[in-house]
Amino acid sequence: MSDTADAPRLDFIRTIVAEDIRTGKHAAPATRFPPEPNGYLHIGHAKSICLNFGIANEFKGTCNLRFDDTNPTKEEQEYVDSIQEDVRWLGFSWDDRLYFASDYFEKLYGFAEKLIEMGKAYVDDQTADEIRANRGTLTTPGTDSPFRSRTVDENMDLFRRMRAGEFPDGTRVLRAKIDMASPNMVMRDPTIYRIRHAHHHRTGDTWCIYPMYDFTHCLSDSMEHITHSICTLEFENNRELYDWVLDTLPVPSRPRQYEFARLNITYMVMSKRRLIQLVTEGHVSCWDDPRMPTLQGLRRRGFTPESLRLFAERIGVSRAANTVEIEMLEACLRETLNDSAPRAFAVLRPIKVVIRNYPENQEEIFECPNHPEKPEQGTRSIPFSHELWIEQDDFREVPPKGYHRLSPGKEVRLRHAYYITCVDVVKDPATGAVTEIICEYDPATKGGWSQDGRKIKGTLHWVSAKHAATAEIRLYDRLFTKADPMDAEEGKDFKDYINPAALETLPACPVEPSLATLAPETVVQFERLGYFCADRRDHAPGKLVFNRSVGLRDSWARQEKKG
RNA sequence: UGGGAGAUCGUCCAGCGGCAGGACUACGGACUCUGACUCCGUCAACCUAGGUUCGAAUCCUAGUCUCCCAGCCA
Repeated sequence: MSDTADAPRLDFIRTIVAEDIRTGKHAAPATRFPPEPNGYLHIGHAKSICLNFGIANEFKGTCNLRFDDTNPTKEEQEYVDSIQEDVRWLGFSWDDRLYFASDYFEKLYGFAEKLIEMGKAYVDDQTADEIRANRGTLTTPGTDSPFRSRTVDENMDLFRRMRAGEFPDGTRVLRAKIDMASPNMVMRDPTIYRIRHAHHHRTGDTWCIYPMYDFTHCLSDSMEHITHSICTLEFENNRELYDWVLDTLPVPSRPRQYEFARLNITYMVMSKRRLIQLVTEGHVSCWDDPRMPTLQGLRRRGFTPESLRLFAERIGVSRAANTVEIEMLEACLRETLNDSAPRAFAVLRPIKVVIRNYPENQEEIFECPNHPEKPEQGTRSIPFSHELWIEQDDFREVPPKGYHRLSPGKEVRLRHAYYITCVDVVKDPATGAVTEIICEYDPATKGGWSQDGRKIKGTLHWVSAKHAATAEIRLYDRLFTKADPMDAEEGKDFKDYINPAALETLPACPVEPSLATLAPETVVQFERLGYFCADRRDHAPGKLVFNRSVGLRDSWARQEKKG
């Protein structure tokens, strides 16, 4: 059957979902993306978003957006706003299924009382240190708390008084009564409620006790009738507790947890803690700095939602620890941008070209296609005149072998314009450096094409000096010089591998005048240079700022490097 | 010296008893008004050792290595 041959390969989670539908276990999958609103989303979250929402879309199910906001001291409204914006930007919709764990606090409290009634939870008066000490170690069992055998009534009374605010922070916790000798540390009477007299970004001061993740997440999943609760591998050990809670309590539905390996990318750091450090210590300007792996940083850099979705699809989903090469990400960006980005001319490092036989007062306009393969993208007008800017790289007084750009006596094409031949150079008498290239153009090659069909190997981009707009162009490179900055040498730390050349600013580059009206956040391809995104933050009337998203592949540069 | 999980080209992902395949990278070549794109091609892997089997990446046994867990974080 040809359609099985063409069917996309399913990752192990999609295979499980498909099987659950096939066997009738579920009519459709219900998933959720459950961020804690304590920071900005990054590309690792994008993998999870694409997985959860992707499964919902592909199998005609649903995916909820749920904020796991059970720790009031870390969470802020600002983050819930930015997270929503980012998920939408990535191209996914939760429709009306926006939930907050904090909306379940009352129900969660009820479940906790139920656990106490069942004799499966107790109030512990030990200090945090004592609890830690009594938990035992990886190889030795823990010892029971002296408060473990309190009566149901006593526990209930104490727990209610915890809620009533009678006790200060840290004096008591509610613990599930499971097994202090369990080989799984998570199961050694986990804390499920702690006292925190803190203001919560949504519930205000209504509560002074807050449920822990392990108690909250599974019950939230159940209440939302989630079928497949997908999380990362570090929660593997927590699954036993997830199941214990749901199997112990009378719950509305029985979700299952599945874990996948989180995303790592070479030359990037993903941990929230490290990203905070980069911002607060001033190594980058802010959370949306184009060097950051945050969705807002990537967006400002010119990454499109489409490119990130493609990336998520390409890297797949497995349970094996992985580090994807950054080249894979860049390839996805180039691939999507090559298709969509309009072309334009800009000169990063200009050198003047004077067309000797082109009248000084003459100018003409070329109508050039915005995209070489997509006539539907229309055209733009590019003015041509006596003096032009070209790229310094595109001229060599002494051309190396294989160089087919401009050099004395050599003819090249100015893209969309004319063939020109270098007839002379002007040098700075002091340094001997070439300051101006004198050329002659062939009027018979108007439009960049010759009737006699003579072969021209070099085609250059250019900008008319008289008509040029000026833009600030920022060249971005990878933030770190080491593929795995976290794997620091003795006595070093990841910040020692920050790439000082990750940002280079070119304050005044000539660009073609059509760019002056470009809308912020659009990405264009500067021909022969790469993809550049009109910055949405620093763009202002009369000011153009471009961030380089990613360069073009450059086989000449590679060849020259090899020698 | 505990428990859980994982090991397939340099990287990521498939293959689930029957020819180890795709993508990225690298390297060739063709094409080209972007040294881009596109197209074609090449290099390149089953952690180890035993066993079962006509046949093992796949099943069994024993190792090795890596990751996760001792928050009143998620």
